[in-house]
Amino acid sequence: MDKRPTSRDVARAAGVSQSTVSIVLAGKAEGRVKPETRQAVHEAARRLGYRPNLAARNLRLGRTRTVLLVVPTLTGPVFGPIYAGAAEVAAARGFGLIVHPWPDDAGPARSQVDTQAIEGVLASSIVGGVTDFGDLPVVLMDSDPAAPAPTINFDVAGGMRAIAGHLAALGHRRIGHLAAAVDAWTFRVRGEALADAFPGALVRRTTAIDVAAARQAALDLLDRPDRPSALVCDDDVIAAGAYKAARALGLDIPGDLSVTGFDDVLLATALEPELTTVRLPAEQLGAAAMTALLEVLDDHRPSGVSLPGELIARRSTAPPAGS
Amino acid sequence: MDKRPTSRDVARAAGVSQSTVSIVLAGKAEGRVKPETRQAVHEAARRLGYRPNLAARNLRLGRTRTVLLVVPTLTGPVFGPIYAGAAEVAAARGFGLIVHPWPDDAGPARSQVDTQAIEGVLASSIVGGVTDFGDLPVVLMDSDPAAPAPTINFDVAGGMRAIAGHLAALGHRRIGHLAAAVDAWTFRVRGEALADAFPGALVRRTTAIDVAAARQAALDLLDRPDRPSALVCDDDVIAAGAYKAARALGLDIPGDLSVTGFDDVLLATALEPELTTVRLPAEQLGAAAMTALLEVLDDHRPSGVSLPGELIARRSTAPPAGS
DNA sequence: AGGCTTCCGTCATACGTATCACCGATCGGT
DNA sequence: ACCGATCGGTGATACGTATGACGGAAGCCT
Repeated sequence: MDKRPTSRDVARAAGVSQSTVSIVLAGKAEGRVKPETRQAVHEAARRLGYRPNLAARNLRLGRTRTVLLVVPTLTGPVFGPIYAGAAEVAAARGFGLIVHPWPDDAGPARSQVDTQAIEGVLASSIVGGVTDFGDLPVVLMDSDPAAPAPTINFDVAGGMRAIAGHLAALGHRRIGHLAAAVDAWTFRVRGEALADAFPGALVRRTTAIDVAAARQAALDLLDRPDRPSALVCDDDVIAAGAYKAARALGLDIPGDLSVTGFDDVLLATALEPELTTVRLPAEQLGAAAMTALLEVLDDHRPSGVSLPGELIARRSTAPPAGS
Repeated sequence: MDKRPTSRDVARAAGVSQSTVSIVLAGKAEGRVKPETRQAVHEAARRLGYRPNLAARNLRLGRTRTVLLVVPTLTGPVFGPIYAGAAEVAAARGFGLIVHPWPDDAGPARSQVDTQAIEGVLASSIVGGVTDFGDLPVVLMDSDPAAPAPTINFDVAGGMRAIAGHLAALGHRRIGHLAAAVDAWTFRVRGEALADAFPGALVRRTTAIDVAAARQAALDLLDRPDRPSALVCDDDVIAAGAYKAARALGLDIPGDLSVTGFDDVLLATALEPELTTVRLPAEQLGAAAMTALLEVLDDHRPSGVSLPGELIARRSTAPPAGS
């Protein structure tokens, strides 16, 4: 690991001063440096394989042009597209984007945040309320809009209304709602959106977002004389649990029971029958959030955004048995 | 965004010199600074909310103590645990860990790599062969051991042998192998491990790792008079495709056909019946890889490692029909 | 008492970059 | 021919930190 060349080495090689190298490579040479000199600098830099030292640049400028994307865990189907959307917007503005998983304890990321290595934070699905990033600008994604920071959200309510409309159009009158065990805000919003179309929905909240817990909750909703003809699940994973419960009770999907999910993850098409669900524009979410954060960094105040999802009707929904 | 305090501000507040602050906060004050002075420095730093400037430190030290974890995409079930394992080892040695998705084009990450903001790279499942990280130390995970860098791998061959043994013990004699469309090395290793127990296995390679492609390939293997009694799939997602094919042909799992997966992702327990598969020690993989990388940074040469997986027998495998 | 340690800290400096303040030379205008 | 402006660069400096060289004061030994 030999030392990498500095701008001074480039300067020597090109026969100019270090200042000139800096100016030329920053693209600020317009009208201040002769074209042939510019050429010589570029040539020397290329020949030596010069790369600016980021630490020195950051120190000098007092800024890093880097944003941190905080996700609760790397393993989640939406984070890839969110990253892609955010990274594209960031790159277009000359910003870098770093990803950092932020588990509950909130420990590891502190070093990055505390040391001013970043200028802002994009936080996704932070339900635990760990939103203390010092005084750094923050934009929240998929979080309670009542939070003291701009929020960019999926239009969850709209998605639920789309599902409700779909089921109502098929003729369903009595439904069950398998709610995910997340924050109170999401729970309320989803419930209210559903209540508009189905005032008397049966509701069960799972103890966790996993198949086994969802199966148990679904059994509770289905194993009764007045069971609903459709089950609205807050999440595709929860829908998988509902499938298991239906099979255990000998109920056919969609013959005896319609089931809907949310998110349209891989699972949705792996299940049999394939799941009717709502696809969320994760990439747009990332892009919108990054745009908002850059606004904040420019001292503007961004407006909250809510991005509509798209109903994907598959084979897990059908008219109820009696119709 | 007011200016953050520097070590000089702390020094002024504590009535000492900046050097002393640096020494004390670095923990190198043993025997060189009076305990009460140390106390005063810590107190002042705490009161002012001092955080060292990472850029300045990196510039001064010429190193960043930061490692980059490169993943092909954020969305993948193993990357969370891999990160967790690597991060823990890194933290114990005072290193930071940054995650960077590295899509095929290899563009965005270059800035991080080129500017010496990192000291080494941990690359996971880089099948595309994009292993050009300049002259930075690299450790590869889940990659061809023939690569010109240390590799830390799952013991894929061992996992396949475990599956083969499981099926052989159940009495299966004729099996099919649904191979994933990945690199040639993986394809060969898996095939060979299987061939030891089942010399005449039927093999189909899917065109992509997705449910629809796997379903098609599985149909090809199953829709024949001499169809195998068990289907070994290189991946849980592929197994989901096999489930669909079996259902389309009216075959019961595991009555008419046993199916196995690989990876033990969420999908494995969401399917019905639950999938027999191999669980991989992703967290250990991350830890082992980070350990190896730190060895390289210390100018040692780490030995390649191969981590065994664990057979998880569930309901998708049973003795063949005729036995 | 004088010299040698040990203790407790300070001074000065360098890391590599970007930028502000200059400055010599050339050139156009009158 | 002289002045001001424009061109094409250079010199010096500061960002905040870590550290090697240095040094005053006090204690110990002979």
